Amino acid sequence: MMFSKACEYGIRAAVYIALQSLEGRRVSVTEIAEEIDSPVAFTAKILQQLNRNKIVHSVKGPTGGFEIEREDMDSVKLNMIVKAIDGDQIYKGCGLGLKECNALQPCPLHDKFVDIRTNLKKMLQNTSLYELAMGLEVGLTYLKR
Amino acid sequence: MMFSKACEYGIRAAVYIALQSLEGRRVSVTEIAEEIDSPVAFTAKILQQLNRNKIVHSVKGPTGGFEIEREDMDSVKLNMIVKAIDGDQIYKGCGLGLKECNALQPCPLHDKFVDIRTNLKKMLQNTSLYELAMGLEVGLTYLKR
DNA sequence: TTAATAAAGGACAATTTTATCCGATTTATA
DNA sequence: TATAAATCGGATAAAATTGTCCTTTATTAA
Ligand code: FES
Ligand code: FES
Repeated sequence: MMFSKACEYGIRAAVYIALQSLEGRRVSVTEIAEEIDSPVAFTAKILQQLNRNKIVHSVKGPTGGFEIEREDMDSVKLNMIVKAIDGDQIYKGCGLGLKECNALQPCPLHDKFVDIRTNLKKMLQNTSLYELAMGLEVGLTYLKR
Repeated sequence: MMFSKACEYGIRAAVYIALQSLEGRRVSVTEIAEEIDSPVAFTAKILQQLNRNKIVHSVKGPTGGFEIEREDMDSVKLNMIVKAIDGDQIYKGCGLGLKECNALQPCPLHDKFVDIRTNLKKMLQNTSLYELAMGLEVGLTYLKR
């Protein structure tokens, strides 16, 4: 609804990698896809994007896999992942589909829409991977059902 | 981003029809598509859905077209249009793509996501077509650029 | 009653998003 | 050094969304 499927997988994958990195484990795409219940090859593509954007770190070869440095778990916020995968339509897009959102020639929904989008933006900017991984670790939240 | 293209066209079309109905004018798909800058045939399909859902009223034949009764402009809220076109994923969907949003087995983003979605929901439930049409009439807002 | 006008609806086409497959590359270890 | 394990990256396929075309149906007005 709000994010593309690719973006949803990307966030779930990043949170899972963060959680495992906290335990000092590097994880493979196969394991990630298994644990977040996503298509393996598609997930691999998304992880490539996240790697290029320095959101996760990948290591090739045996004992390789994906990991996230402890300090990156704090500095990487959700908005970076969304931006890396879905681009900045979430920032620039008009709620009613006009070419771009523009306060000088606003669509009828502009004011109310901007209001909500601002909240969403703030939430994404303030939510770190670490924060999300913690809920998982404590067993309060789930990445699949 | 938030709504499908079909939904965006649907809302724009409904607002335009409302505005014209206020002037006592019935409008054709051709005119609507022209005025909201949307593909004609696709817009026609969407208007059929809105008609079936009693959100707009259609009349066939010469002098026919689409219209919205004055009282419906007040009672029809945006959430009805969104529901008619995009279904209720906006209500039931999980932000991270789990089968459904479920507070008993929440995804890591659940609390923050529900918060924002609730605001969106309220906004859609409280916004009437009349309200949106007024901004247009006064010349403060635009349906195309 | 006929001609013209407008929406309804079905079939089809194009585009975008989601998903798969497979060979190339990197790297640890036996 | 050979082998195997893992990501990378390109090509392709499937599915969903967006968009078009054309025939049918209803209705008005001459
Ligand atoms: S112009 Fe439509 S949301 Fe800003
Ligand atoms: S479970 Fe994910 S948003 Fe509620």
